Amino acid sequence: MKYVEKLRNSGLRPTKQRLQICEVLFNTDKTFHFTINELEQKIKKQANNKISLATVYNTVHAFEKKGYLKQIPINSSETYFDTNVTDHHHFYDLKEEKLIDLENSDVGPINILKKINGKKIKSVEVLVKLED
Amino acid sequence: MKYVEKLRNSGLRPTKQRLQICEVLFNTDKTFHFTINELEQKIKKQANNKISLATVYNTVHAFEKKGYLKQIPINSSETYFDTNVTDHHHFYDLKEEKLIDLENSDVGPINILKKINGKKIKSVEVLVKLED
DNA sequence: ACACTTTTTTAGAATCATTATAAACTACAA
DNA sequence: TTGTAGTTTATAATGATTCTAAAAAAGTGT
Ligand SMILES: [Mn+2]
Ligand SMILES: [Mn+2]
Ligand SMILES: [Zn+2]
Ligand SMILES: [Zn+2]
Repeated sequence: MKYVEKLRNSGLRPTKQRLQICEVLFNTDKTFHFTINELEQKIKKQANNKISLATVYNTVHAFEKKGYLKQIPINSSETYFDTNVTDHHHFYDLKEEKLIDLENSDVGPINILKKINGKKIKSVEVLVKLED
Repeated sequence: MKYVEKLRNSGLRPTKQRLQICEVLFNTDKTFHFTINELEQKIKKQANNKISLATVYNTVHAFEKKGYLKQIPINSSETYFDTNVTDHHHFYDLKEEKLIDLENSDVGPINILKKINGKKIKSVEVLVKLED
């Protein structure tokens, strides 16, 4: 398996469930956005077997902590995750409740002039809300 | 009362509870960020009487709909609101779990180059996460 | 003031995403 | 193989938010 090493190098045991989730999340050219429930559906369909919801949560959080996933700051009833962990921004279509990637080149450089004493900037994310 | 008109003009009856919440939210020079529970505490303290939690939720959502409050897109266990309804951005101090305003001049103009067919930009918000 | 309608408040219940629990299972190294 | 730490799982608990339906308050007309 191509993800065994990746997991081992992260200090995560390459379990059947984690490898399965890796397949669903990373075995594609395109990156995408998802909620836990969408991911659960995808697993059931694509892998044709069920992984406990608790494990899906655990794994997503583990991957997030390792930097393989990003959480997207948005106010929705469900939390959105992103397999695109590069610095980038988002459109949020309020009607469709869908996220769309904005490349850095679509936004241009953002220069934060204000400084807070003793704090470092960890990320700069732009959310562009869309309506009809 | 100074808020009676404001409420009437919005089609909201100026009830004791709404006026009280107006006092807490708007009777100050400084704008601020809050969660529903922080607001409830503030009411209990400042007005020395209790408003039902359901009413606090109802009122905050009514004020949001009328444009007197803004919801801040952030991933937190509680939803954050802002009495500053002008276009502006935020620092989010991950350690303290506190929001700090960024004026537009602290960020500079943001030009979204990508267009989505049939969709209009409703808002452009920058969230800058801070760590130690 | 009174009667009537509509809006609002309220306590408590329901919802639902997420997290905690703790027992069974598994990876892995000695 | 055996021991141990890590993982999975079903299920329960949590907690923010929303819903419900009855009581109270506000507005309107007389
Ligand atoms: Mn997380
Ligand atoms: Mn709202
Ligand atoms: Zn993205
Ligand atoms: Zn603000």
